[in-house]
Amino acid sequence: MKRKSHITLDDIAKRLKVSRVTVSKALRGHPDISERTVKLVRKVAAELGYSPNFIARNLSARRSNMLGVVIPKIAHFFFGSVIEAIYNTAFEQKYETILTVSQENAERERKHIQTLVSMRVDGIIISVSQQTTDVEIFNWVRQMGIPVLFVDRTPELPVPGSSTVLVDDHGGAIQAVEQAIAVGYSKIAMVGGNPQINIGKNRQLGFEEALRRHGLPARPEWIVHGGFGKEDGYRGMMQLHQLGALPEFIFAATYPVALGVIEATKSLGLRVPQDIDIICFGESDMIDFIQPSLSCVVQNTQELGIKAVKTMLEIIDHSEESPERHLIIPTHLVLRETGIGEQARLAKAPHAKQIV
Amino acid sequence: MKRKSHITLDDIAKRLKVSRVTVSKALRGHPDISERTVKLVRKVAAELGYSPNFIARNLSARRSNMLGVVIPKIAHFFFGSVIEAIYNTAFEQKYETILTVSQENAERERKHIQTLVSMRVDGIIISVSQQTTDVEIFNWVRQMGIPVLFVDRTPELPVPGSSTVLVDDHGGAIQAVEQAIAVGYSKIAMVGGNPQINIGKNRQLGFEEALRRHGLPARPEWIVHGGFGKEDGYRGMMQLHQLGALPEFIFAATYPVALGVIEATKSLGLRVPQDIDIICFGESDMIDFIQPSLSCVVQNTQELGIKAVKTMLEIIDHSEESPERHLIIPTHLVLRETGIGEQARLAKAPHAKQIV
DNA sequence: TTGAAAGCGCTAACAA
DNA sequence: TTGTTAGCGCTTTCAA
Repeated sequence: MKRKSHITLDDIAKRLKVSRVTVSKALRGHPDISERTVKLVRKVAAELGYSPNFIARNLSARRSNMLGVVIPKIAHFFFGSVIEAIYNTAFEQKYETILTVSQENAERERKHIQTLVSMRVDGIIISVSQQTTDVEIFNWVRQMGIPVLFVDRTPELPVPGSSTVLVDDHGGAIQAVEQAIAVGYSKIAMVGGNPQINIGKNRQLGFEEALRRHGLPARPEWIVHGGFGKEDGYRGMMQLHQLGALPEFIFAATYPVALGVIEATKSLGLRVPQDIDIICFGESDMIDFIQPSLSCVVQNTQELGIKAVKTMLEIIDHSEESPERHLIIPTHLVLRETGIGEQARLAKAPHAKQIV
Repeated sequence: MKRKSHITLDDIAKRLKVSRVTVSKALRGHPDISERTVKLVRKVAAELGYSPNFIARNLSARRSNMLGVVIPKIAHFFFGSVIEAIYNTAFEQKYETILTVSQENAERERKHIQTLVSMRVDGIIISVSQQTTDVEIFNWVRQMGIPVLFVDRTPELPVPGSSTVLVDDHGGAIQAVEQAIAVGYSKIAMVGGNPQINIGKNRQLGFEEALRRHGLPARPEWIVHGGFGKEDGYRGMMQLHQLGALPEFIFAATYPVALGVIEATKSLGLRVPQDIDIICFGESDMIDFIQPSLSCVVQNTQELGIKAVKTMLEIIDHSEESPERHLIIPTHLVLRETGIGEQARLAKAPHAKQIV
C-alpha cells in the first residue's frame, strides 16, 4: 500500500496563491487573517482533505498536548476504571493520553517512561509496579522538567517535586475493621498485600490501628502477606487454616484476594459468612453476582482519574510555582451480605436482589 | 515548574566537536561510525541525560512507529483483554500504541480517528462503536494511505482496502445452541444484541442456523433484541416472561446480558438452570464466582489482539501489495454449571470447585 | 492584513 | 569514517 504524501499547508497555500503562514493562521482562527481568507482557506482545506500534522505542530510549538500514563495492568477492574476516567477527562481538556502498561515489571516501566519522555509528553501520570524500588528514573524525569504525578501507587522513596493523588487506604482499612468490630468480631485477620508498596502498607497500618483503637490484640501470624491476586487469597486462607485457630473475620487486601479466600474457605468445608466472615478493599463490576455478595471498601475510581488529570493540568499550566500537590481521595464502605452480622443478614435475606 | 529545554544532538556534538549527524548515527548504531566515536558519543549522551526527541525523529523519518487504536470501552472484560494483547504485541515489535476510546459514540470515534491521522500513526486498528453507520471517515483514512483494520466489530458497509480480524460469532452461536439441543432443550430463545452491528447479526444468524439444522421452529418473539448490557438482559427476560410461554433455554448475546437474564429470572422466583437454563457468548474473569457458574462461548481475546497487530504490521511492511487481509478467530465452548443438563450437573455437584 | 525568515530536533543523501 | 546540505511540516517573530 503506498502512502500518499499528505496534504500540507503549502499545498493549500499554492492553490490559493497565498503564503503558508496565512494558511496556518487561518486554520487556527488567528485574528490576523480576514474572514474572507479564512473561509477560502477552510474551503480548500476541506476539499483537499487536509489533516494537520500533529507531529510537526508539536515539534514547532514545543509542547505536545499529550499526557503520558503508566499503569501496571489494564485488564483489571480498578485500573480499567481509573484509566477510563483519565481518558475522558484528558479528552475534555483537549489532551491526548498516551497509555503504557508495565505489566507489574519495573524494567518495562522504565522503558515506557523513557519513551514518554522521548515523545515529550507534557506530564506523566503513573501508578508504579509492585516491583518498583528504584526512583532514579522519576528523578530523571523531574530533571527534564516534566511533571510527575503518582496515582494510587507511589514508590517507597520520595520523589522531590512530584505530586500524588492517592486513595485513603489507611482510613478505608479502618472503616472495614471497625465495621467488623461493631458487628461483634474480635478474632480478626488480614490476608494479602505486603508493606513493600504504599497501598499494602497503609491498608495494614489501618488494620492495626483499628485493632489498637478497640483494644484488640494484633496477632502477627494473623497478618498473612502476599500479592494482590486471587492465588494470594487462597494461599493466605490455607495458611491461616494450618495455624489451627481460625479467625472469625478476614480483612482482604483486595477484591481478588477476597475471592481467593472465599474459594479456600469453601474448599475447607466452611461457610462464608457464617463460619468465616469477610470484607475486602476494592470492588468489581461483578460484585452483585458472587455468592455471598461481598461488602467492601470502595475506591472512587472516577474521582481518582479525574483528579489525577486535573491536578496534572494545573501543574502544567502554572509551571512557575512549586509543582507539588498531594490529594487523598476518601473511600466509603458498602455493605452487602458479608461483614454485617447475623441479624442484619437475616433481615436482608427475604428481599429479592435489585438490579443495579 | 520551568521546563528545561532538552538536550539535543547538537549539544552532544558540540561537546565532542563532531557534527550532529555523527552523533545521530552513533546513537542509532549506524555502521558508518567507528566504535571509538560511538562509545564516546554514548558516554556523553548518558552524562548529559540525553533523551532522543521521538517527535522530531518521526517528522524527519516520515513514519511514526505508532499504531492507533480505537475501542468503544475500556473498563470492560473483553476490550480490556484485547487491548492488553495489542499493547504487548506492539511493544514487542517496538511499536507504540496510541489508544483512544469512543465510549460507543460515533462522533467521538470520528474525532479520535482524525487525531490519530494527525499524529500520522502507521495504521489504525478499530472496533467500531454501536452507533457507527457512516463509513466515510474510514474511506478518508484509506485515501490518506493509512491502513485500517477492524477487530471484532466492523461497520455494516464495506470499506474497500481495509482488513478484518473477527471472532467467529456465527460459529460460536451455533456451538452454544447445539449444546442446548444436545442436552434436550427445544424451547430456545435468544436475548440481547441487535442486527445493527456485525457481532449481533452473526450471533443471531448462528442462533437461527442451529435451530434450522435441527428442525426446530424459530419463533420471532423469542428473539429479543436490545443492547449488550446487563439491563438489556434483564429487560429481555422480563419481556419473554410477559409473553406467557417461557422458553427452557436462553442464548444470551453477551456475558452481561446473561447476568441480567439471571437477575430477572431469580426475581421472577425461577431457578437457573433448573427452570431457565442459559449459555452466553463471551466471558469475564469473575466467571467462576457467580452462581450458577455460567457456561459460555469464549472468544480468544489474546489471539484477537495478537493477530490484529501482526496483521497490521504485515500490511505496513508490505506496502506495495494489496492491503486486504481477513481473519476469523474461532471460539470454543466452555461448559460449567449451566447448559449441561441435569445429569451432568448432578455428577458435577459434589466436587469442590478448583481454583483457576 | 499578509508574508519572509528562522528555527523546532532529527534524518537521508551525498560528498569529502 | 565523518560532515555538508537539504529538508520533514509547522509556528513565531517581525517587517512590509
